[in-house]
Amino acid sequence: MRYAKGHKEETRRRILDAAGRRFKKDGIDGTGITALMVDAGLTNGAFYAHFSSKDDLVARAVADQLKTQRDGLDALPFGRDGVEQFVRHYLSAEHRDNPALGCPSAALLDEIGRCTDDTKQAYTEGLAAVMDAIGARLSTDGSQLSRPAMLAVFAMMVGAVQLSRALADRSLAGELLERAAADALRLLDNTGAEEG
Amino acid sequence: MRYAKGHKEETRRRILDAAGRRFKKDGIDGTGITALMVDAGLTNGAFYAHFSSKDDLVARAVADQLKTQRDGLDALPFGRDGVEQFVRHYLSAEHRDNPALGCPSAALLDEIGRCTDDTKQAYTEGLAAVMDAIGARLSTDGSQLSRPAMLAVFAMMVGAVQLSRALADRSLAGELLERAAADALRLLDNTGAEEG
DNA sequence: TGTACATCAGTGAACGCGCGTTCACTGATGTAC
DNA sequence: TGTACATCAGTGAACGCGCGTTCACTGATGTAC
Repeated sequence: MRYAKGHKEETRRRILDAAGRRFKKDGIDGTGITALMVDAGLTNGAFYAHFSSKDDLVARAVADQLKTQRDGLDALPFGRDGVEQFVRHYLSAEHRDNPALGCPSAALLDEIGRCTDDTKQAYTEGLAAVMDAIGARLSTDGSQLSRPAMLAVFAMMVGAVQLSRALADRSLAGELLERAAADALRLLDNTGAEEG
Repeated sequence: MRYAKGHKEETRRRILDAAGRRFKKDGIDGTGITALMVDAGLTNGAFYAHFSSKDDLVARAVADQLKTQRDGLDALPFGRDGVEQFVRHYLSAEHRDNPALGCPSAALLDEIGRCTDDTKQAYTEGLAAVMDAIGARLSTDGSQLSRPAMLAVFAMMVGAVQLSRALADRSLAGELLERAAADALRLLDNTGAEEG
């Protein structure tokens, strides 16, 4: 073989990484195959040896982004403190200002709602794993939130980051992030006690 | 003149309406000028007599959509009941299933974050008017929320509708909407008393 | 009253460009005999 | 050991298509004289 064993898998990985970054920065519709392949250090033609279509890539990239987000949660301590750390970083100015490196939901959620069923399915499964990892951290402190309850808090976080990126008023955007962090933590604390 | 007085203004209105619907249904990047002009009953060439570019249209359409949303609030009674009515309709299955007729933030927020400064400015001003109209309804019942506090609640509503559209699991999506409505109302009620 | 010209919203073909996708080809390596 | 052939990741030009935008033109009306 011309290439080392595992070479093709590494290339696929580079394409997925490049796609994740580009999609989150420029949107799915705003990203072309050629640009993304150049990012990955290849030419456009190689794309179809790795994915059957752009739609196929979108579904895989969404799944991959959520897996990366889920795996990142492993670094957090268990208990409420770990979750608070996640919430505060999520609702930070750094996250707002670096969509390419941030949460795929914050960058792409309304576009995902317009994607193929395969992509929505990948999103649903990937997000469930993220929610489970957060839920596991909360439960060691006695909190136990239903999945819809956790999704509602996550919805606030996603919406707040999107809003903070869309608002031309930077200081209002900053105040919103602070306020959303406080409200999110309040919902996580109160809800667990009341309704599990 | 070949056309009645006000004819051009009516045409512009039809283009703005068609753009609003198309953008919310297919996304901004996903909508072409030709398709949108056909919706408005015209041919592509007429577009540039009304708007200087697609970017120009985007900014005007975003402003127009938010103005429509704001004006719709006039139909609501003043007081907490009016706001609850708004929240429950916003977080309904109908709204989830009809993006073309729904809230521009829910349909387009992450895309707006990637638009020109003119569009972000139009969004910021338009949303402020919507928040003011809701705030006015709350304040007649003694609640008084800061703008960031209202935006945080609105962020949850926007995020919840986006999530409900992206989730392949319809029943989970429905539970999320219910839960988000309960949490939104709770935040509106509690927050007013505590921190105004 | 009749003719010549100005106005202007809208038409529809065309512009160059980038899109997603296809395909004949390259060239380094492994295998067969 | 040497030669012929198979493999296959990646190249890069080309496909048809729709994009945003431009522009010469149409044709109904209003105005000037």
